[in-house]
Amino acid sequence: MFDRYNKVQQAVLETTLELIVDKELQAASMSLIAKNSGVSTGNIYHYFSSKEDIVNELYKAIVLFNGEFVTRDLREGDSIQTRFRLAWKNVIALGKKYPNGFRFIEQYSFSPYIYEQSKLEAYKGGWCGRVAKLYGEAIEQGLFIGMEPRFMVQMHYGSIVYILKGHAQHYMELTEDLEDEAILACWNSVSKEKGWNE
Amino acid sequence: MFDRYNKVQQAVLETTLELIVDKELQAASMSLIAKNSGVSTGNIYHYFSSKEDIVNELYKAIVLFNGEFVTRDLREGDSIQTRFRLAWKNVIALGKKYPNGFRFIEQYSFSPYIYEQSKLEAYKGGWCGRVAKLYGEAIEQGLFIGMEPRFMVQMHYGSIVYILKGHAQHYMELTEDLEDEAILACWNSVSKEKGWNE
DNA sequence: ATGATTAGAACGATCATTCGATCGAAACAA
DNA sequence: TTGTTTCGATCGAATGATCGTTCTAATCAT
Repeated sequence: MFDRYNKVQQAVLETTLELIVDKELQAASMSLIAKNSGVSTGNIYHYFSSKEDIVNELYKAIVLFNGEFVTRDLREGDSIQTRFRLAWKNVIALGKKYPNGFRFIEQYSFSPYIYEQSKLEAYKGGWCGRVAKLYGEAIEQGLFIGMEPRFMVQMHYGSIVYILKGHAQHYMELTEDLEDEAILACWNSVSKEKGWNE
Repeated sequence: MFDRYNKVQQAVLETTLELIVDKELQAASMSLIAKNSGVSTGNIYHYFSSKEDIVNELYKAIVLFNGEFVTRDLREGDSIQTRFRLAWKNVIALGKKYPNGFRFIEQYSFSPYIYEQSKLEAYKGGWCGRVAKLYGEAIEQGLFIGMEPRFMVQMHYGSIVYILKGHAQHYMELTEDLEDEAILACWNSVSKEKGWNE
């Protein structure tokens, strides 16, 4: 997940992510990060300029990773429906496979702790824009109703995030069938005709 | 919002909410809460046993308030569609009118800082269960597809939360027309027939 | 031997919490 | 009425712990 960093940085970032996600930001103290990562506090400051710097680096790295993960197998040649299903399947797979990174972005994408510049970099590398473009195509082809693509993506992302949250909190099971149903529901919410009719 | 508390407690709760929402939990230090609320630290501990206690009281109070707000005007006699629209309209109105309380619940409903007992009390007084029952009726009447009501509510709540988030961050406008479109999209995502056909 | 890397003690600041001292209004005594 | 007692409400300084960060010395690789 943090391939582009050296081993010390990786250890620090992984530890910080773990601490923040299953405690709180405040619980991720430098001394705890140092102890759990096996890197001394002094050395941490050799690779990061501050605690804020660690958290922001974490943010950028995860957004980049997530963006790559979600859109990695979207081919221009495939139909809109195929790409639609694949994209949201990937979002769900991401949330299940990398719950810590997912929850972190979930929690901190609106936080003042993250610099505006980090968010800007995130926006460029993120996947929302690319998926919104797909929605635009769907409107052009008369598959979707005339709603702002960004708005639809936001709605659908919210749906997926919340069923993932429910899953993570063990409020509800999340089988493959349910995933498919959820994605179909998203499609139907903005499609002109109901169902997958290809 | 905190009617059932005395004046000192109200001042503390309001100040804490404000600090947590527009900074972070860590930024809401006792000394800051004391300064901004006009209540001395010593006196705060006369009414609350700890900082955790304040935050948990805050959580319970807001959940109760939100539950009341969302379901206040749902009448058994009204049609399913009417109640459906009204409920989600209320959720949106809540998010717009009380953004701090809304964001607080959003951020901390999955946090380990909130005791399990607080979450349990919240669950009983919350509105999700009541709306899920409405969905159950819709299934019985053949209006909705046979999907777990809690699952549908979770999805739709996610949609609404995210367009509210987008609105709050000024990523997107949120006009009354758009609200109606979003609610209709939620309906269509799980309905057997498209559109409001009453 | 030199320069980068690592360690952990030390620093001042700030944290949540405690504590002893006042304040103020009611209760009672004269 | 007036003076005294009482007790919860309120305050803010003090406490020890812990915070993020810095510093100096030791270690490592070359």
